[in-house]
Amino acid sequence: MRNTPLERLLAGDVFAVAEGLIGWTLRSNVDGATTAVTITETEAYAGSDDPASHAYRGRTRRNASMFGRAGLLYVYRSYGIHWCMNVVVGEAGLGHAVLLRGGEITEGVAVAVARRGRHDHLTDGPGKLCQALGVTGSHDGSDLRSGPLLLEPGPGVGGRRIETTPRIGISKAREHRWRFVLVG
DNA sequence: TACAAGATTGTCT
DNA sequence: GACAATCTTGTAG
Repeated sequence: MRNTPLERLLAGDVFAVAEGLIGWTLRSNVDGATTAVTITETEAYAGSDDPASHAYRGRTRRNASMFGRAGLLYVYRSYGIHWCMNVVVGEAGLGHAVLLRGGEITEGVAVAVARRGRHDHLTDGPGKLCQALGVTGSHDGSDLRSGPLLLEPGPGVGGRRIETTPRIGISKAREHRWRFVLVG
């Protein structure tokens, strides 16, 4: 395994990765267009230890890539309408993953606007983030080292504070403060 | 085989 | 603030 910044990040547990991903750049090369965001909001999902995780009840066809090796992308359909993406973390078979909930778009704004069909609220939610970057189920299981989606060291948190809060939009295990947000 | 719930979003009141 | 759109999974009969 190469000793790249990404490999070093992925060597941590799911919580360390969720917090560490804040300030990273997610670059997307889809349909000949390039878009990139700085990640500002993530949530940790701890596999079989986490009742709110898709992996809690074991492997299914939908969440199969969640049990792959660290650095893969897990994309699932939410409410039958939207796509949400996760970064798979930890050893293969563990089912740990970090949900990417939001970001600040830094490249390809025009492309994102066209995909979203509006000029505001481009990437301030997990479903919106996927739509703006052109991520769909066809990217499920792809490798974040080789694309079409790439994870790169970004501008960092720039002195801003990372806040930990309870996770959003779930009904189970809400007592855990496993959501990480860049304040400011 | 049928049905309810879900890691969401956009629109309407 | 409430609700519809729409698909996958888990549970019940």
